[in-house]
Amino acid sequence: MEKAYEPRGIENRWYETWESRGWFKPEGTGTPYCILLPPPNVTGTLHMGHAFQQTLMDTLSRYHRMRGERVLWQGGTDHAGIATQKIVENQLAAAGKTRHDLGRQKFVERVWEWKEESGSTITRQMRRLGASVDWSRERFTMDPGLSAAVKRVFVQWYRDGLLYRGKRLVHWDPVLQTAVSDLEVDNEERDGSLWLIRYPAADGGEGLTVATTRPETMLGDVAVVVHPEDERYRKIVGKKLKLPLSDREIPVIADEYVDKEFGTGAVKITPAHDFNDQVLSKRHNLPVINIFTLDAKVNENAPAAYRGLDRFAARKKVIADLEAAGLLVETKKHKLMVPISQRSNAVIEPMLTDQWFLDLTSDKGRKAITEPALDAVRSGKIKFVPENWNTTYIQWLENIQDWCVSRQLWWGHQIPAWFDEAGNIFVGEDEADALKHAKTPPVGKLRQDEDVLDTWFSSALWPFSTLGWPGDTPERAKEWQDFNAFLPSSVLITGFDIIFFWVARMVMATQYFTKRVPFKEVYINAIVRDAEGQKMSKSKGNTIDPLDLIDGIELEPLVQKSVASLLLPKDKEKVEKRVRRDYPEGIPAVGADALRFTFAALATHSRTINFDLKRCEGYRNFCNKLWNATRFVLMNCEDFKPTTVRPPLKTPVEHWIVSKLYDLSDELDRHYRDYRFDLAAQALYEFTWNDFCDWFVELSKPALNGEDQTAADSTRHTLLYTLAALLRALHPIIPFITEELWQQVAPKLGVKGESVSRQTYPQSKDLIQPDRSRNAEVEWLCQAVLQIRSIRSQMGVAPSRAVPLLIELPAGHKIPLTGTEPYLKFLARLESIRILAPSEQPPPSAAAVLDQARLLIPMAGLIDMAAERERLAKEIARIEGEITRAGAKLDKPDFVQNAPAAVVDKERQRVKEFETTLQGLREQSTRLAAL
RNA sequence: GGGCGGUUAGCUCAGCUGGUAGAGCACUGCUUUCACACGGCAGGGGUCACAGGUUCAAGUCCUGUACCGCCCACCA
Repeated sequence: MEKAYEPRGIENRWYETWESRGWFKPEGTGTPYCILLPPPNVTGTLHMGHAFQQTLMDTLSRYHRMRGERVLWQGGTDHAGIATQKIVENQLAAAGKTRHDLGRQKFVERVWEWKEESGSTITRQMRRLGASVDWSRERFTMDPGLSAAVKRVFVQWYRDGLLYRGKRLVHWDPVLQTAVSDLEVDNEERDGSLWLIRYPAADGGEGLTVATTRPETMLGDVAVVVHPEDERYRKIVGKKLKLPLSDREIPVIADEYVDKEFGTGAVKITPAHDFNDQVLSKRHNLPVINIFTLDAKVNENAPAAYRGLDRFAARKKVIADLEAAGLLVETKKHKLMVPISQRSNAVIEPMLTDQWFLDLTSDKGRKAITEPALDAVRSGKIKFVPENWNTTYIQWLENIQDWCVSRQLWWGHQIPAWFDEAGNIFVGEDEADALKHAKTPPVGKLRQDEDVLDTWFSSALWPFSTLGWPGDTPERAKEWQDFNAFLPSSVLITGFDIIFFWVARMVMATQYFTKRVPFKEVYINAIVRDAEGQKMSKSKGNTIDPLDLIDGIELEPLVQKSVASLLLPKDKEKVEKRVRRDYPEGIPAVGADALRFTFAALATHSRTINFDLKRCEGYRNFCNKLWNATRFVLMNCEDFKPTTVRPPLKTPVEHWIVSKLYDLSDELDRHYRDYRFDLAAQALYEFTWNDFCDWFVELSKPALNGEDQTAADSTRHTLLYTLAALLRALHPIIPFITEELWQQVAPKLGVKGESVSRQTYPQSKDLIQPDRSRNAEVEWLCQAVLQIRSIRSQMGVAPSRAVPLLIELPAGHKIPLTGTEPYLKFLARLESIRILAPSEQPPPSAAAVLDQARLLIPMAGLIDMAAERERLAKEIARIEGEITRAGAKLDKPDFVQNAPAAVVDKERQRVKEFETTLQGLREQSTRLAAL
């Protein structure tokens, strides 16, 4: 074995073995366990969020597989409508073309080409991470099977009266020229103005003044509304105003919607371009005047002077014209929230367009879809982890709007609806099916709806469409055989940002079509931030490519890479500076295992985790520690051939480590059940480093090198046994290194098997049942070692220098460990150990008190008397403090009366032990003082 | 405006059903003794944001305050 752990060499070879032998496929007859991979964008690349999330999923998959369950980790990719279409459009733009130059068919072909070209990038990266997805069942949301499911669902919902087409105000992205859902809009605070504009009365009177942040929309105004109890406007309600710049008259109406205190208390109403105004216009039966084209230019409904102007140019002209007309009363600075399209950063324009909606708000829609989705969580059929996400989910559903599912894109599932020349709608899985269900024959030729479905429409079906639903074609029937086993899936691991986009919609669709919940638990993982808690973003230069952590990268290539992926050239300098500051040496190759262990260790139930390279390096060191511990064990077992897997356990130390292992396995079970990856990782870390390496390996050395061959062999045996179990316990988190090491350890122990991944996970029922009767002896030994080391260190005794130890015991007492000498001598670096005869006077010594025993290191030129006095005094003061505190507690009658007897006893016991120690220390102090 | 988090050692975080604070990193000293210097040993460092309350006992439960953060909805 190499002296140092080198991840590069070992990681590549194992993944291929695992995958090619089909070990990621569901196997056996155990309890089904299923995890759905949130399908990443097909053309995407792996980022830290993916890597984190997938590490947790993989850890769970491997853990449950090793427990003998029938595990399916269902993987695949999403066609990601807008995102993917945009990438290809950008490619075209670089060649000076638009998608319209190609035409729909050619363009979609082009997107498919890009999908084929780049679609395997992320799945390849997932393999580097070790993700044990069953790739033989990989799905893509535009696969024939999944597309068939999409059609089936659309048609069914339509025929059940839940999908409708309507001309409604939607969030319109004028750049991408598509509707987007309310979830795809961010509100951004921007500096703007509040313009106060006078609308004269139609009869020539003064009229009134309205306040608006969007003066250009006045071209589409249909009324001005004031509060019914607003004294200022009482007289003018019901009268007409002359709408400036347009040759129209509009009424003044009253509605309680208006806030009297804001602005002028008079609001202009533009129902075609404002959600609130639309509600009002409906309430008051006002007309609707759309004044914008789909690319947000003023259309022919507006006065000729403004036609063709972009909405922002129109704003300028409107303001200028108002000013010229003397109607602009005032311009105030005003902060306002501007709706921004997440996809294009364009300002969203509310626009009246024909779209498809899923009914979630009528009595029918509520009953059929929304209420069951609420009930699934309220009743506990679906549990969020951490559970406070229940509230988020429930509140969103309680205030949900109908879902606009149509998008004016080319890439995606084209809507299975046809229009005849009279505008009648025919819905079906294909044209023939649509006609078959038609109530009236079509007028003229049929034309399929050009729009596609929101990406999340197909994602919503993921839990059952990937399992072959509806299973009514030969291929699908074959896929569907696992439907019963794997739906509902066991757990969904995903980010909070897609609870609404995806989680809720999966619950809706899955329950509607399968009468089952899609998953039993939803673990909401934290968001990965940088070490300083900043959100990772390319323009800040604080992103890390998980692959760069696995493989390492030099500074210069890292700088190049960070700068190359920037969208805005102006960020270049800033990003370069930051990268050079954060990674002056580049990024060291820590390997996939260390990265995974880091993610597991960071996975607390908090909302964000800060990824720190330092921490990652720490876990790389941990892997190295494990590597070298294994080297030690193997080096010491070269000629050892056990005949059984289980060791005979000859020494107390062996019993001790086996009992620690047993406890560890229980603890791990609990942590995995609770999704406490951090605590599982910590327990494993502590066992490996502290219990196994620092104590057991060290304590094994005297036995291995001792005379007693039985004890030596037993120790070898226990080293192998414990290590093999530890490797199994670690495997779900760090699969590569554990596989590499297990391959060498298992044969030594006589364990058969091709892979650690196919061994059982250490569970207490399968482990050696611990005999704890002698653990106290080992604890005593460890305490003695610690005490002596502390004296040595504080007294400045050179580590290389062996010192004698004298043990002073009250008459009739013994050291609570048989055959202690070799251990103590080795671990505390002692030259000799002697127990003083009952009446023997010890020489001047530095001392520690351990139970009844006094551990004495004779001074004789080694130790400075003054320093020892000081050390003793400090220790005495500390223990006196403890006794005072505990004593005060015990003196309170309330405590003794009210606290449980066990707590009181424990406190008394503590005081007793402190007093024994204190007495010993004081005596020792007196002795020194007398010298 | 509604909702949800957070505030514990210099930094990042654990601390389960209340019993008197822990880890990693960083820091200090010693140490290249034959698994590992990606190491070993020893150490320093916290009135657990603040104020009340419940209790024999409160980082731990309750109420309130302050600050930080996130989500949703928003006044034209």
